[in-house]
Amino acid sequence: MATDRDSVLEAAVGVLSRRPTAHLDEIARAAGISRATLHRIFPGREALIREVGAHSLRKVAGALDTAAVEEGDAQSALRRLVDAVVPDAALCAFIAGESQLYDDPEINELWEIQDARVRALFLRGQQEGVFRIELSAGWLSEAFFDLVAGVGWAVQDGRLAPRDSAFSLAELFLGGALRRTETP
Amino acid sequence: MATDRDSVLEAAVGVLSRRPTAHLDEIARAAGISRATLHRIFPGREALIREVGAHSLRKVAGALDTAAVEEGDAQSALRRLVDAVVPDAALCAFIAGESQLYDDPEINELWEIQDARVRALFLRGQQEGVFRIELSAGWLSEAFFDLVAGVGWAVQDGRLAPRDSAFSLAELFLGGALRRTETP
DNA sequence: ATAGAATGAGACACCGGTGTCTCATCTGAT
DNA sequence: ATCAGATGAGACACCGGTGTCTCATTCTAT
Repeated sequence: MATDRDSVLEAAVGVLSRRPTAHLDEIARAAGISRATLHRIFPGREALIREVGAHSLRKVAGALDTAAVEEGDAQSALRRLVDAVVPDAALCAFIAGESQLYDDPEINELWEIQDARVRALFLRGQQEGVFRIELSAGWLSEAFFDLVAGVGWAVQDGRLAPRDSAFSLAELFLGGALRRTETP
Repeated sequence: MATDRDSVLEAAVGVLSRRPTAHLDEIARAAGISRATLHRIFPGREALIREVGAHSLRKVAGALDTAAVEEGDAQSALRRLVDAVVPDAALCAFIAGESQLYDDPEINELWEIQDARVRALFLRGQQEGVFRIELSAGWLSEAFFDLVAGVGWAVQDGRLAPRDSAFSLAELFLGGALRRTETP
């Protein structure tokens, strides 16, 4: 049974990433607690959503830390980031699908920080000659998160095996869909 | 002023792709009509959402037809598909973000048909030796639509210039983020 | 075993959105 | 000019979700 905040938040992400309009009853049931207890932990729906967003962003920030994206060559850093972020792909799916969060300044700032770190990674990679310069760092960052969210949804719905997710994400994003006769 | 069904549907997509929980007032205002007229055209919110989904899927099907994805070599077919679908990227963003649509069997079937066509394209490309076989056709299809939706959001929010959208999408998806010393 | 705290189940009022109605106004055709 | 049809604005009841409360039950520490 999940009684502490973080466990409830994890359960809430699982439900909300699929259906952002899920009722509090459903979220409470998913967390294994009653609606009354859910209300005791979080003052209301708005607060819950906000905390779920903040919690998700903290975990994304943790993944960026774990991957040490600021260190080493850019390609290896991105591969580390993929491995670190894929287990929390559902969180990214939630953040991506939740536009109303962007009204909250605190959430917005947290997101901006993480996005800037990823953009910086791509910019560094472009300067190192690792990443293509025809595609803007902003677009690379956005597309990367789109694919991470896509992986989250696909795994949740059983369309992609968790075992394959990191490989599929990294290979498609880095190498593209086209087959190459020789690797650079 | 938008009085016919399709104009209203287009306006509704513009609002709903950003905020799926937008009120009918907002949708009506975006379409330039009153809430009363909106109700005269569509019996209710549920019917409106369903029609918006069907309308979006019809346009995606039209894009697949326009691109003639079943003809020619797979890479050219995909590039044609990108050009055809990018103008309606917002529609894909709406479909991607709307999970509750999947309860409707008619919508589900329509979607399944289009997804199957795209999967067949990737399968054909893999058999032709154009697309990589390490990535499943199902994942390629899913990732492609994820990126199309991402383009739709990015363009809507002004983070990506419409002029660059087709190029950015096709190049990243086909070629990946890595810079190559030689093209195949 | 017992007291205190925490939880679950249910009841209930409140609120915002929706669906429906009426009526005034506007448009277009004759 | 006149009439029929369509539209907009507003009012209003209904409904589902939310927020709050109470009370019985369960868990936990002493």
